[in-house]
Amino acid sequence: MTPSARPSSKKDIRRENEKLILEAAEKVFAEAGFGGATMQLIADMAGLPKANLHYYFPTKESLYRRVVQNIFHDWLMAADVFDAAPGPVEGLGAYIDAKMEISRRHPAGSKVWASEVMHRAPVIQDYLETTLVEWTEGRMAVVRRWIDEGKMDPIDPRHLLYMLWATTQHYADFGHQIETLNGGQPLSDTQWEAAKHSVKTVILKGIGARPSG
Amino acid sequence: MTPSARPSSKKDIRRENEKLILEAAEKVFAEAGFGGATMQLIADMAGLPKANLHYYFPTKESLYRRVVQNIFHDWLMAADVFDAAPGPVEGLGAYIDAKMEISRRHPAGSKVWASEVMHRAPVIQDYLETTLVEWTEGRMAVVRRWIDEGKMDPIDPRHLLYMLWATTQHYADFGHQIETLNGGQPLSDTQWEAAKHSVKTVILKGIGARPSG
DNA sequence: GTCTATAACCTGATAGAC
DNA sequence: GTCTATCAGGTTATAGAC
Repeated sequence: MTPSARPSSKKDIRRENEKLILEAAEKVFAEAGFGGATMQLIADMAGLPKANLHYYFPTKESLYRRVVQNIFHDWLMAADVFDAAPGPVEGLGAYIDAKMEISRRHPAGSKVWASEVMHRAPVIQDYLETTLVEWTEGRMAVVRRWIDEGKMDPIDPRHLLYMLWATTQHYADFGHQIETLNGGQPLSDTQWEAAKHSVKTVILKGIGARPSG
Repeated sequence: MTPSARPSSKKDIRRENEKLILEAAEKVFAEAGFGGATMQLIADMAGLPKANLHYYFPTKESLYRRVVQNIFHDWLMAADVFDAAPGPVEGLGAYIDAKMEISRRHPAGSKVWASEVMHRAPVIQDYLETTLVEWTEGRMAVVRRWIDEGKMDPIDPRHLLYMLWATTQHYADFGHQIETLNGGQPLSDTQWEAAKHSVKTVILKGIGARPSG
């Protein structure tokens, strides 16, 4: 009865099932919103009985909280490209690429975040007030440094960040509208490249980014 | 018993109550989402008994449909500034101003729209496929004309429109996040002007808009 | 047109056998 | 750790008196 080397230990089962549930929950919360999502729907998509969800996550809200926390973590990871860069062309260019890629690969996560914020962040307000505030101030300092060094125009760093978030996340959050305006077809590889190129072109030129070196 | 000249005729009562209900519904749907909103909550906010809502709008969905239709109508109105303009500086500048003003004055409407689209437009998909497609193609033609006339750089008109929508609506849809990052305070008049200025500066320079005349 | 009472339904959560 | 059965609470919608 002791767990053998290979097959699933109890910890493995827990890890596996939690992953199944969290992936299903992200999709369902994104498509239906917190209110519209039902534990039954999530259970069906995860291929587990509804009661099992309550075994791993005591309440619907605790499950939702974990989903949003995971998304928030992914968002912050995408910002590492920002710091090491010598200037805005490299730093903002890479940041836009990274955020566009997240919008493409994980649109559900972006939607859950958007929905949470639109409803006045009932679950993750503390994260907004601590982690996000700190992160934002750190990046604003980087932008100000670039401005001081003459590497870009004196654009308000705060509103520049908002433009970056807005333009990149729009491709996830409003993906359905974009798809409809694309004749009902998802964007092709070429069209995604064109989107990235357009965003980078307009923003980098718009802030007067001067290539360093 | 016939309606006198001044006081409320039955039609006036209907108009008045429908307005009360629709205003309350817009706020509640924006804050709670379709699933999270309850007819009781809307009724309380409108100051009417719940049963009266069902008298004016047979179902929750029919009420929601009217709310979204009204918002969509407002959106299209904001675009009139686009056509008559001699070039992108005037046309896009005025469009950005108009959309930013809507985000400021009617954030709830913008949120309901965003939520509807994020959930794959279950109610207004037909509008997306007809009216929005036509409107978008019309504006793209205007942008292409400006490009042909050498009034701006050859930016993909489609992605330019997405950037305009994304940046302006972000101030409504993510208003709570922006407020949190502003020390918990709503943007002041001055800050709103700075926001408009930043968006216009970056985008108009970013597309290489050349003042006409 | 208004409003109370209630019907019909669904959801989150739990108990308890396996 | 799994799963069936079920409870308790809340929701949309309607019936029917006023």
